[in-house]
Amino acid sequence: MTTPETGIVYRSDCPSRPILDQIADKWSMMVMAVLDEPRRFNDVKRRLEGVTQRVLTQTLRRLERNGMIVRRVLPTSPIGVEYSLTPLGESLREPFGRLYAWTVENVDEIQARQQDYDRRAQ
Amino acid sequence: MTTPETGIVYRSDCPSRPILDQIADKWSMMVMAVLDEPRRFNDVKRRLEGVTQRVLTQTLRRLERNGMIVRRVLPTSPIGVEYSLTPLGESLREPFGRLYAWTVENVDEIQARQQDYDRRAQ
DNA sequence: CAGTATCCTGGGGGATACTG
DNA sequence: CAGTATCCCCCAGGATACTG
Repeated sequence: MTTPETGIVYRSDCPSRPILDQIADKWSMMVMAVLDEPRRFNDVKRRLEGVTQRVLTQTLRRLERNGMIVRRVLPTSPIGVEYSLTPLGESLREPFGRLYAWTVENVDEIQARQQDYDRRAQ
Repeated sequence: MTTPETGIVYRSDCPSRPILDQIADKWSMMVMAVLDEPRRFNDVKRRLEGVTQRVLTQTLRRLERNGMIVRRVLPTSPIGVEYSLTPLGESLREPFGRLYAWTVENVDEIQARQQDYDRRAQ
C-alpha cells in the first residue's frame, strides 16, 4: 500500500492483503475474543456455539502459525491442551474489540438498511 | 452474544455473526478505505490493484445493501456512477482504520512467526 | 463507462466417523 | 480430551467475453 499524490492505492503485492485475509475472518475474531484467558480446546469449542472440531482446529492452527496464540500441551491424563494469546495476539484484541463493538452497536441499523434494499429490489 | 457468569459465549444466533462475515472481508475493507471521498467505479477499481470487475461490483452491491455506501448515477454521457460513504459507513472507517494500522505495524513480525512455524513443521 | 453473463476452480467449512 | 481422516457441497472469486 502506498499513498501517492493521486491518493490511496492498494497494491496487489502489499503483504497486508493475505494477513487481513487470514486474520479478519469470523472464527478467528471469535476465538481471539474468547481467549481473554488461557482456555482448553473444548472450553473454547463450547463457547463458540456451532463451530465444528475441524474448523476450530484449523482456526487455532492458523492463529498459532501467525503468532497470535500459543498451544501448550498439559501433562495430564488424558492429554490436555491449553491455548493462550501471545503479546502479539493480545495487541490485536483492541482493534478487534473496536470492530466488534461497532458491529453490536449498528446491527439494528444495518438490518434495517438490508430490508430497505431488498424491498426496493424485490 | 452474551456474557454469563461463566464467561463469554458466542451464540450461533447472534446477529453480529453474519454482519461480521459480510463486513470484515478483505475487499470490503479496501473499498471503504479508498472511499475517503466520492469516487467513480473505475477510479475505485484502479486503486484496488488486482480486483476484477465482477468482484468489485459484488463488493459494492453488498456494501450498498448494508447501508455503508451510496450509489449515485451521474447524468453524464457516457453514464457515470459515483460511490460515497454514508454516515454509517463513515463510522466504520475508524475501527477499520485501527485494524488496518495494526496489520501494517505487525506485518513483519507475523511473517517472521509464520516462517518459524513452517520451519518447525518442515 | 460501468456494468452483466458465463464458465470454472480452489478451498472454506459442515457432517460424520475414528483414535492415541 | 483433543484431535485426525474422509467425504462432500457450495460459493467466493478469477478469467474472459459481451453490452446499453
